[in-house]
Amino acid sequence: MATEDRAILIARAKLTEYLTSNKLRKTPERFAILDVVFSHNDHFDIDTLYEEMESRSYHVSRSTVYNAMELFCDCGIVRKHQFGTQQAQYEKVMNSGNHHHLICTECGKIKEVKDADLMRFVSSRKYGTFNMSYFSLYVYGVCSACMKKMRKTTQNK
Amino acid sequence: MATEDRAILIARAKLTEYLTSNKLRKTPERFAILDVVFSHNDHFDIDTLYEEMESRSYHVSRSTVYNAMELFCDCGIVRKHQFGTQQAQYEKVMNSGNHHHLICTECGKIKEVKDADLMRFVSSRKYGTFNMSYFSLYVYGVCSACMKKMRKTTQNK
DNA sequence: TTTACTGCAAATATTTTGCAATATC
DNA sequence: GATATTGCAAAATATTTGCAGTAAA
Repeated sequence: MATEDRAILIARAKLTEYLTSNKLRKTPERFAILDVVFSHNDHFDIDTLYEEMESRSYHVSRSTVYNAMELFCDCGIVRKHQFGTQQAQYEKVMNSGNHHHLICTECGKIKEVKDADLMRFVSSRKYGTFNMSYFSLYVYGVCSACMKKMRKTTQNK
Repeated sequence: MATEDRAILIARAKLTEYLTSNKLRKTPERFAILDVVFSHNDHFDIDTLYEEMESRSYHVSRSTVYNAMELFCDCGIVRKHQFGTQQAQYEKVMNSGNHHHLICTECGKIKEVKDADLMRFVSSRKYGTFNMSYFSLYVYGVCSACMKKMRKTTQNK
């Protein structure tokens, strides 16, 4: 079985478990939204998700999408980011568990990088009585494409 | 001279330098807002800043505050964070340069911690051709106060 | 049968934008 | 004098909320 197929099965099980143990309801909307979430391998926002549901002719309201995403965050299936744009970005935890974000301050593009050493280093840190569960590292700087452009601009002055 | 006094002087110089070299204007509003920014040792949002200006009887429009904060971010005096709440949070770079954020997923409280080793570790990382300038580490988990509450709740069941 | 959930519309919150008046350079 | 900046109001954007109807348990 492919890794992606397995991932969505695990996610569905996790959601079911969470809903049951919290006496919440297993609505078809929640599982339909979860499927669309798992069709993404990178970041996405609420509106993209909403549009994708529409294009699949599975109508849900925006409120329901917001509701579902909060739920998914609560049960650890999804992680929420606010990089700097106004709207929140989400991603499956599957990915976010082992990568970090490079954010170009010139063009705003976000690239994911894996860094197992850093992962291990940060995970082993202890901050007093704080009970760490996960972390997000945002690295800001200038991507190579923008560096090139900046060099050109400087030359032309 | 106290460290705080020195900090604002450096910031003013930095701003002046930036404005001059980019042919922008040294308006009194910008320097007045900068002063209020430096009266904070922790995070603050646009509206807090705006209200503080009002209470000092120095009226500026919200647009001007937004404008100034973007400017301060551009010249590296201030750093912008979007922790999860809707409104952006800002802080002087003076502080953010050497601390990280512990965010409690239960009560939302944010605590700052210094970790020089981690600082050094991350700074030394190389990510391909990406030109790192700074980074933000957000550590999510449960603070000790919330851990206590959770234990109590479990017991009472 | 109970009540959590959905969908819709309206409300709220935050930030951005257009533009005339003003002030810096 | 040229034009960047300000202030104000309006617009745009993103998210939350209230509530009646629906459906999961």
